[in-house]
Amino acid sequence: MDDALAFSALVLALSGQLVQEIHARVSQQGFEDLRPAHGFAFARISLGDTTTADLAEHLGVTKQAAAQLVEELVRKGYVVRHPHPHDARARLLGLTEAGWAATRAADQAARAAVAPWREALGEARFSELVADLTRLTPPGPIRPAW
Amino acid sequence: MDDALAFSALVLALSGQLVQEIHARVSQQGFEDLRPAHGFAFARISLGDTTTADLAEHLGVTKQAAAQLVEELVRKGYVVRHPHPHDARARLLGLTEAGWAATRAADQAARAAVAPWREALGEARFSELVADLTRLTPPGPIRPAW
DNA sequence: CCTTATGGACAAGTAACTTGTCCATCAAGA
DNA sequence: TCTTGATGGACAAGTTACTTGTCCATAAGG
Repeated sequence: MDDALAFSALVLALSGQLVQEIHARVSQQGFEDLRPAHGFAFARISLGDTTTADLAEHLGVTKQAAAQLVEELVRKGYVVRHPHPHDARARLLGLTEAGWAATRAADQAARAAVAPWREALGEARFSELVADLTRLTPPGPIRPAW
Repeated sequence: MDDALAFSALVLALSGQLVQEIHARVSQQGFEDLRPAHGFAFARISLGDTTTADLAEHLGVTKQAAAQLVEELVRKGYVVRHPHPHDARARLLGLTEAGWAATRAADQAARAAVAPWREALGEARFSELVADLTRLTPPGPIRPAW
């Protein structure tokens, strides 16, 4: 039928609203100088062993763009650059305490934003949905929708 | 549990991929000078009775941004501005034949992009999912995710 | 070694918005 | 009917989050 366009538009609207809601909650917790993309940078950096080039690939942007983003996060006190133990060119990225605090705030915000879905669908169907999403959505960069 | 962040990231990744796939198919049909946002402008204009200010609200941007988008679409031959019958300030927007052709191409592309979901979930569960999305996603502007 | 690839810095350009300002026209009340 | 405030739209300039282009120091493989 013609659910196709509706489905696309709804998924797009949903993702926009999730991002916006998470961002709003994080801002409200005092992190007003962070944008949504920063959250996904934190997610990658918090895994450890991350260089600027790794981050660029993860976000699906050029390494110059990632370098600018890192520079901004360093300037704002969320990220630090360490020398790489085995590569004098590279620098390993790490989160400061402020960076970890922002990451925790984003986690909490995401849980709150998704809560209506858990409740409306029930735990079982929600898990099923997450499983379907995992199965049907090929891994790719985490970026603005277009 | 901690599906929350995964769910958000997956929805975001999915919407990005849907948009990108639809855009790729539309481009391949010869509409290389169109961007994803244009499709949602066409969707609104094709309803009829649309001014630039209406379009701005629908897309969630300033009317200046909408005016620039309309100017571009007029220049490329997809949209025409008609005088408004009852308001000498306003202009009604309409699609040219090229505009309608692009709209049809986008519809078809959306169906193709969503097809894997229909098949994987089955018609019944897919409809259920669309219903859930419709119910749980408050209406809002159709825009890039952030 | 010598060649090629890679992480990163520096500089400039660009696309898609924004804010700010202005004007013509409309709608509604005194 | 006049006047006052809101609205559709145009014009101009500023901003942001990227991009492309270039370069250097270091690394890795023959």
